[in-house]
Amino acid sequence: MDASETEQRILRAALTVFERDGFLGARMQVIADEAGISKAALHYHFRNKEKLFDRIFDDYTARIIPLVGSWDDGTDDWRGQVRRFVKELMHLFSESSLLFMAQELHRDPKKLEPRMQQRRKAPNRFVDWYGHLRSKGLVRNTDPHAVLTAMQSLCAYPSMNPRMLAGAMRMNKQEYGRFMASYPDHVADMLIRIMEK
Amino acid sequence: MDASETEQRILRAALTVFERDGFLGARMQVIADEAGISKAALHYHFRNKEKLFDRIFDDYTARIIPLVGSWDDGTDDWRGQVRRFVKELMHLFSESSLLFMAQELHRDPKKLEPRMQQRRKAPNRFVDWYGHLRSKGLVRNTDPHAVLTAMQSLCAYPSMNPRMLAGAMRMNKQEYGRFMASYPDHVADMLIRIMEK
DNA sequence: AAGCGATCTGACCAAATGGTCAAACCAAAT
DNA sequence: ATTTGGTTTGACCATTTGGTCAGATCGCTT
Repeated sequence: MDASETEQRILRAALTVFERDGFLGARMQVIADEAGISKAALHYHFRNKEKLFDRIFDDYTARIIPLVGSWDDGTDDWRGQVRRFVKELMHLFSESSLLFMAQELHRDPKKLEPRMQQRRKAPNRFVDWYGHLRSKGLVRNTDPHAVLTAMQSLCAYPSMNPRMLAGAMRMNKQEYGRFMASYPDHVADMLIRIMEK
Repeated sequence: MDASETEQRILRAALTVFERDGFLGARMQVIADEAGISKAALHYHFRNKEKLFDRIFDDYTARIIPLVGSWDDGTDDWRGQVRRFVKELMHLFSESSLLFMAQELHRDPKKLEPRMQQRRKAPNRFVDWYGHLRSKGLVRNTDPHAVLTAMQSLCAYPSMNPRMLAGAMRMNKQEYGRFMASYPDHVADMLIRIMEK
């Protein structure tokens, strides 16, 4: 079998299992089964569990990073940008939520924070962008960090904790799915209300 | 040693460890160490890991349930109620976040959903409350489920994923702590903006 | 077809894990 | 002082786990 194809199957399987069981709970045998190969073959491609997890972690962040930096100062249509951003981010989260990353970041911060701190020095695109809009008098004069936090919360949480949310709203899985289909529009509207003067 | 005191120490220790490592990752020996007793004594008080986890889970939900139902139709001061609710809920989450519950609900929905479905039949207090306000013309005419989802997201997420959030905002732990001290007020303000006409 | 390097596998191992148990400990009642 | 009941412990066990290894298999070149 082609090596890179096998790797892809492993990565898909590993994402599923890490997402469900976390790093400590994930079993190499389960990942191997899910990928349809032997445990030994799994260790051939990824020397150990940690290396495999790191790869999953990096691949995932690599998908998010370009998105969270995509704020354009060149246009005054900030509402359009908010709508686009929310739509894309929530689509990403609907495929694979942040849950396992949050869990692992909480369990072993030291291992993963170096990976995040590379970016510590770079400026935060959203904060700069908001400052720009504010200086042009387009948006409300408030702390952009609060807006950023709200944006991430609104986009990330529903996919991180769908069961509790569905339970709180007395929805079954189907009803919740239907609700979530229209929810990104709500989120964008709410964020616009939060930002506008 | 008093039995009930030992139990309390176990429960405190178990919450810490389950929160950090999840159900699968938690080690009975670690919980015993954290509680300052032997592993055998731990098993004497809680027959097995599942029974212990269930107790933690139930104790935690028992603290949340009364809060999320505390919406009072008797007054027109809905802004005050939002402020109080956000403050209390975020204080609870700052002590112990929803992360491990979300993780476990995701990993093994069948085990825990019966526990939640007891309440499936009861009406959702917030939705009713919002309908009341709407009929009195006090709040905006929008889907209360979206408002409820936003409220839970805004309150729960920052305590569930503080590291990533702090990283995104280029804050260290101290700066993030200071930010989070004032953030509940921001959340209340934003929710009020979302709800008002 | 013969050789070769990459890929895969079953069998295996040392360490860790949840859980058990007989024996020890301890405070209160007799 | 002795008994009694609840509580605690170290030693122990069966099973599971991440990881290794020698050899099999596959695909490609010569």
